[in-house]
Amino acid sequence: MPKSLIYDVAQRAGVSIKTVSRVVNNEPNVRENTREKVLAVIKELNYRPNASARKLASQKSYLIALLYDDPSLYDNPSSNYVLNLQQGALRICKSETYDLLIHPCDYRDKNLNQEVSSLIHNSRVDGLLLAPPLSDQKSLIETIAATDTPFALISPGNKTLTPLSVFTNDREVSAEMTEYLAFLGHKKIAFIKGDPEHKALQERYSGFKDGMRNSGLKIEKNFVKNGDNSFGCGELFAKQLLSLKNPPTAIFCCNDDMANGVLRTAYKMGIKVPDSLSVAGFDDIPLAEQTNPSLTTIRQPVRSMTEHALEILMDKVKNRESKISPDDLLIKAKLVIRESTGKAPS
Amino acid sequence: MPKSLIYDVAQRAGVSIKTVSRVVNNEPNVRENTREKVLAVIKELNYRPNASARKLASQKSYLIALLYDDPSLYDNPSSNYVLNLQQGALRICKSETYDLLIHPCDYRDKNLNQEVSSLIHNSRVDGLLLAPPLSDQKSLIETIAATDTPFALISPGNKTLTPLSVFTNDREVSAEMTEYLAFLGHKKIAFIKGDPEHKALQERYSGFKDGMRNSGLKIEKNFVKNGDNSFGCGELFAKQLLSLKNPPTAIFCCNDDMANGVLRTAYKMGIKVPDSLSVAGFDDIPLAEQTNPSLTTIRQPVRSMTEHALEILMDKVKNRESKISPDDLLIKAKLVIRESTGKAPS
DNA sequence: AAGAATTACGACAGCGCTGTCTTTAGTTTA
DNA sequence: TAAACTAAAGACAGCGCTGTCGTAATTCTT
Repeated sequence: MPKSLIYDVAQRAGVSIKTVSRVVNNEPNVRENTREKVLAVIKELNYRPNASARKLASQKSYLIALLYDDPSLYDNPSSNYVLNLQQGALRICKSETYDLLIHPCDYRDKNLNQEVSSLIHNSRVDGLLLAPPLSDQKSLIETIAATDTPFALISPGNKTLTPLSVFTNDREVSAEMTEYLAFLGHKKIAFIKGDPEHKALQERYSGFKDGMRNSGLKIEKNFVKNGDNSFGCGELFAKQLLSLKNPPTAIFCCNDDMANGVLRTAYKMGIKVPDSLSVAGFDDIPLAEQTNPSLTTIRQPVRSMTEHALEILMDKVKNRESKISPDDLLIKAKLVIRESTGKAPS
Repeated sequence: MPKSLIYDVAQRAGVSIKTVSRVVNNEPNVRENTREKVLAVIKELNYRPNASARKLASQKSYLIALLYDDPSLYDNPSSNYVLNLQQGALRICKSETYDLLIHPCDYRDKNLNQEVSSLIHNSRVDGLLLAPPLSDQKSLIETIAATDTPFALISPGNKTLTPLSVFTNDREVSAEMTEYLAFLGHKKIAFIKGDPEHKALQERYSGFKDGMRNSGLKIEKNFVKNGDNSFGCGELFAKQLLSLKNPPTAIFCCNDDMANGVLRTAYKMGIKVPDSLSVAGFDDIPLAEQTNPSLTTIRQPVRSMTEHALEILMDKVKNRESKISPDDLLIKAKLVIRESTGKAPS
C-alpha cells in the first residue's frame, strides 16, 4: 500500500488540495456531496495526512503533554494510577488526532519549573495536563500560565484555583469513611497523614476531622501521625500506635501503601485485623484486594477523571465552547468496604 | 525568549543555514572552530530546531513506538514493570532527540496485527520496541518485519529468533531458584506455571525442570499447575496443593502475583510461611517486599534491559554500527532472598 | 609550486501540508 | 432579470528545515 498524498486524493476526487484539507479538518464551506466524495477517495486510497507537514504549516504541534509525578522514583506499588492516567489521556488524544507526550517528573525537583518550561518551548506542546501532586505546585502553575499554553489540572478539593480543573471530593469521602468507622463503634480512631505538599492528602485529613466532629468524637493528639506516604512509615507508626497503653481500635491512612504497612505491623504483633483493629486506606490500588485481610479503602475513578480533564483541555486548545457542565467537574470517590474493617472490639 | 530559527543562528555565526544544520545533526565536514562558533550561537540564542520541519524535510518521524501489553487491562499490580519500560525508553529517546510514542495493547486482541500496522503507517514511526509477551507473537513480528520498519525485541530465552533482541536468562535463573529450594532441604516442590502464550513463563518452567533434575529431584505430576498469572489462580492452586494428603513443602510460582495468592491461601489455612511452607515468586514487583512475610523472588533489571534494547534499535534506525557487544544482550536476573523461603520442615 | 585530491561550505529546491486571498458558483433581493 | 450578496472552491505562498549538488578553500602529491 503506497502512501498517498493530499494531491492524489484531490486529483482522484476532482477537487483542489485545499478542499481535501477542508474535509480532513472538518472546516466549513464544503458542499455535502463533495465532502462525501472526498471522504470516499480518502478511504479508497487509505490517505493519512502527514503529521509533520500539518504541524509545520499550521504552526501547531498537535501534542498534549501529560505531566505526573513518577512513582517509580519511590519504587512504590501505586504505579497503576499512572497507567490509568495515561490510558484516559491516550483515549481522548486519539479521538482528537492529537499525540500524547508522557512526561514523568519528580515533584520535589528544584529544577522542575525550568524543565517544564523547556518542555513547552522545545516540544511546542499545544496543551498540558497536570496530575497531582504536580497540580498543587503553585509556582509550577504560574510558570506554565506565563507561557500562555493552555493547561488543565486534576486537582483535589477546592474549586477556587482555576476554571480549567477537575476536582475530587477527597475531603467529603474521607469524612464518610471516618463516619463509617464511628458507625462500627470505633471511638479511638487514629489517622496517618501523608506528605504535606500533597494537597489531596491534606484534604483527606480535613475530611477525617470533619468526620470525627460529625460523629461527636474527638481527636486525640497522639493518634495523628505525619506520614510520608510510604509503606515503611505505615509500619513504623502502627508500631508506635499499637504499643500505646491505650491504643486506637481503628487506623485510617491517607493512602493504601501506608495502610498496608499498618497491616503488616499488626500481623507481626499478632494483632488480629479486623477483630482487634480496623484498618482503612485510600486509593484502592490493585493490591488492596490482595492483602491479608483485604483492605477497606476509597476508590477514585482515575481514568474518567483524566478523560474529563483532557476534554476540557482540548476545548481550550481548539478554542471551542466547552460542552462539559460544571457538575461533571467534580469526580466522586467511593468507599470500598473489604475485610480490614469491622465492629469495634467491645 | 523569542524562538529563534536556523536563519538567526546562521546569520549571527556568519555561516549558511546548511552549516548550522550540519552542526546540529553532527554531520561531518565542519571545521572544528566553526562548529564551536555555531554551537556557541545556538546556546546564546537558545535555538531548538523545529521538530516538524526536520521531520518533513528529512522524511523521518524521529518517533519510536513502545509496544507493551497493558497490565491495567487485568488490573494487576505489576504495572511497575511498564513504568520501568517507559522510563528506560524515555531516557534513550531523549538522548537521541527522538520522541516516544507509548502504545499499550492487548496481546490477546485478534486485530493486533492490523492495529500495529496502521500505527506504523499512520504515525510513520522510525522504529518499534516490543516488550514481552508481544515480542513472542510470531505473526505480529512478521507483520512488522514486512513493513521494513526497524524493530527490537525484549525477548526471553533463546537467541535464535533475530539479532535485534535483548535476552533474559529466565530459564537459568529459575533453575537456580529451584536448586536453592532443594539446597534448603525441600524435596516436594510444586510449580505454578503461567500463561502458555508467554514465552518467558514457559522458559521459567523449563528452568524449574532443569533445577529439579540438577538437584536429583523428580517432579510429581500433580505438583505442577497451569496458572494464568493472576493472584486468584495462585490462591486456588495453593488451596488444591495444600489440601493434598502429601502436600509440597515449597511452591515456586511463575510470577509474584500468583506467589502472593499462595501466601494468602497459606495465611487463611493457617499454614506458617516459611516454617511449614516456602514460597517463591518471580519478577520482584514492589509489593514483594511488603507481603507478610516478604517474598523471595527473582529480579529483572527491566530499565537497563529496555535501555539496551533501545540502543540497539537506535543503531539500526540511524544505520550505524552497533557498539553493543553480544555479551550485553543477555540481561541477567538475580535471586532476591526474603522471608518466604526457609529450611524444609523436618 | 602547480596540479590533483580532498575537505569545507553554500545555494537552492522541495518535503506535504495549511492560511490567505481570489475567483467562481449559487442564492437572494428588488 | 440584473444587481447584490453569500457560499463553495481554487491558486499559491510559505511553514523551517534537510538533501543534493555545485563551488571555494585546504591539503596532499610529486
